[in-house]
Amino acid sequence: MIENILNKKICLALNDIYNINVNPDIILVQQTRVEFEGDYTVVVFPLLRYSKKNPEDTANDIGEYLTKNLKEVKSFNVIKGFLNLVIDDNFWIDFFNLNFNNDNFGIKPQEKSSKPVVVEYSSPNTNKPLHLGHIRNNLLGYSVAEILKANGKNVVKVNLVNNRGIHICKSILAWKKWGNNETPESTGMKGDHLVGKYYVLFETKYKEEVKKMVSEGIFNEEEAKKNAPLLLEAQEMLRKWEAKDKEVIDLWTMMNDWVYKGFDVTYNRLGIDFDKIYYESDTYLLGKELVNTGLKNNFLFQKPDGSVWADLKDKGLDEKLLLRKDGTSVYITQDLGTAKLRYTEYNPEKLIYVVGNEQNYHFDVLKLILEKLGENWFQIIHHLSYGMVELPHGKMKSREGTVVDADDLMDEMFSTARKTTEELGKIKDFSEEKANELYNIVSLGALKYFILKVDPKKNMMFNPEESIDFNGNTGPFIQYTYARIQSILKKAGNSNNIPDYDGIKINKKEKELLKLLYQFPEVITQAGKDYSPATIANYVFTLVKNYNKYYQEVPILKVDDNNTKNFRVLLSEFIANVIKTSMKLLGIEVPVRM
RNA sequence: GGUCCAAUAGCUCAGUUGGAUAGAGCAACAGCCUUCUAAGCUGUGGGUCGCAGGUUCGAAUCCUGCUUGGAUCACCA
Repeated sequence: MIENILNKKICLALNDIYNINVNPDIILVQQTRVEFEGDYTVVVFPLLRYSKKNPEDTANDIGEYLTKNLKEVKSFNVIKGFLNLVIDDNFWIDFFNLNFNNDNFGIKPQEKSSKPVVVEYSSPNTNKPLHLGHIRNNLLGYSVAEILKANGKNVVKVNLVNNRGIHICKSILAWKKWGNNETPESTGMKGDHLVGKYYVLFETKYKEEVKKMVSEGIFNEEEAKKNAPLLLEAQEMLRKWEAKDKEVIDLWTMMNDWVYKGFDVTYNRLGIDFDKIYYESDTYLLGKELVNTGLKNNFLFQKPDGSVWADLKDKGLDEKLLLRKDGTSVYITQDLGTAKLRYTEYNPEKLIYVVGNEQNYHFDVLKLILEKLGENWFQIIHHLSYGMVELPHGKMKSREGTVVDADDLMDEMFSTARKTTEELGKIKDFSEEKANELYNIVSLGALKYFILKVDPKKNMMFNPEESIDFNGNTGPFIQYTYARIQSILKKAGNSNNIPDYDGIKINKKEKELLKLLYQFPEVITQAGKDYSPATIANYVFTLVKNYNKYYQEVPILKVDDNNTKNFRVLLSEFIANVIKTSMKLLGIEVPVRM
């Protein structure tokens, strides 16, 4: 990178001019702000204590040294304590020449024999359909996996489906009681929605029961909640499930299959996938052994009732239950087991969990317990903690029906895409099939970009009353720019010769574009370090915004000079390529026409 | 109550390890299609970067306190 070259040369300059050695870290080289002349800026304030001169003189000293000793630096200017360096156009043209043709520009080659990075995401419960919160999780997980791949990592995408437990029994019980043998086929409902319907029904009936019990005056609310017959029945069903009771297992298998099929449809439509799917029914017993060994080694302790605990008070946390007095395991016990399983299964470089920030405490505890158990690899665990999707009235709550359903949302986006496209009337020659494909690409582009452009760590707002925009800083805007370029390329034909670079003069806007393109590999690196699709999204938006200005103001095909025309066409193609790559990292497709 | 996170334009969000006059989009208003796709471009207005201190050449960014909002502190997952 040119920044590094400048940094090193400035070190040499300081040595030559002032006869001092400085830590390269204190030399700050950054992009020059657009309102000033220059490409890179050196902030000289930190260097004054070494130069023992005022900012202007110090900057001039270094500027002169660099123009003399570095062919890339053409000239410089000094404003206040800022040394603005102008890079020779040939540097940008060389960069263009070397990379415009590279379809994989910015993508690092896969590291050979590198340990895999395991990314867990999605991890749904099979008692209700996916909602907007899951969409954020899924999109983040998928995109982060793509970004890590682009950084040369060997990525394994896994999903741990939570298919057992009391909440699943609730759906099953409600269906058994009031379902009249409804099936996805008989009702035409998607399986996950059908099962979700019975989960909601259970909650409704359960609440009625509790209310009734309280009004009868025998129980207070808390007791009623624990003793409602429906709940007891569900708990009994869970015990039967654990005892492998055939009737329960059969029901469970059937209803889970409905849900899996429903999820597959949603996943497919969202364009996400997994290399491996774990089921909690297979993993929920893991971890017991780990805990028992820990107990034997006195890393853990047992209470008089026989329950097993980890004491985390020395870490500033509390005690944490790991095995109930009856020896059954809890959620975290299972997670300890699956973490260990993955560690031995993959020998990974990192274990990444895409899980909401509501579970921050859980992951802190998880790591501390693993450490306590002597599992020193615990440090490879990274909780990719993302913020909640909030609605104007607050958080989404399944039980209160304030969720934005994933399938519904995609349907709505699809209709909006169709409506907008029809109004614009640009694809009247498309077959219905091709048109639908486009609506799909555009609607998903809008949805995905809307979610991924926000910093994963932050909570985000979604207002169901306002449809997701198609103008401005949006997926369709970026897709549109790509399509525009494709149109230009089509009109330009295949006859573009490689331009004669000696004859090329790049204008200011072209230089800005080349500088942005130059940054792309670094952007991918940064996005990988931060696990942040938003970094990519913001970058590609800036690139596209700049290109649209260029497109508006600079003729590309309508220039007489063939050399200039070829250069502009190829520059456009280069940009389209980077748009496509960026969007791919976000899991978004780009259309040739729209 | 303890712990953690957040607070930037009317709304939704950017803002790299502290650097120049804090940026986009939406919404509002005013312009630009006989010219490469107007899902676009140009312009105008819009800010006590939650509040108060501190650190220093320099703070939206780091530290302390406070206010507000959220999460969490289950023998739920």
